[in-house]
Amino acid sequence: MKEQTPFAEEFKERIYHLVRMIPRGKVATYGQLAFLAGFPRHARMVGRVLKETPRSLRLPCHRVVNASGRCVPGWHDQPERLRREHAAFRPDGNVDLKRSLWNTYDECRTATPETENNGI
DNA sequence: TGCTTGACAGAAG
DNA sequence: CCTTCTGCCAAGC
Repeated sequence: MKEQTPFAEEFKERIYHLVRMIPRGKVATYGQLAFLAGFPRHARMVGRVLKETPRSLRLPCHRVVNASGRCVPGWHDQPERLRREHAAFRPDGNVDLKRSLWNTYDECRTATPETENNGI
């Protein structure tokens, strides 16, 4: 059992909680999660936490990509999982953040007819 | 105690 | 689109 600093303990729990909230077919960025967790400058720590997340927790961590929409280098199952839940991809293989980024802003307000026109 | 490492972000060229 | 650079900061050595 590895000792955890108070920071790591608190930060981890917050990140786990947030990742569990990402809707199917949507993705969040490391910086976004860091911001929502209350540590806007800890984007890199988010990556560290997720990398060491036990599979047993069954977190949908495949829904976390970098600010460019790029998936984790080497984790070839991630893009497949995202496609399976209908996340939008761009020709270059990155997630289309314009359409699939988890929007934590609009979710806090009543639907606006203005933005009802689906893309494309 | 200090230097190196990242599943990062963002700007610049 | 890519590369390079700076800023970031806990963890590891």
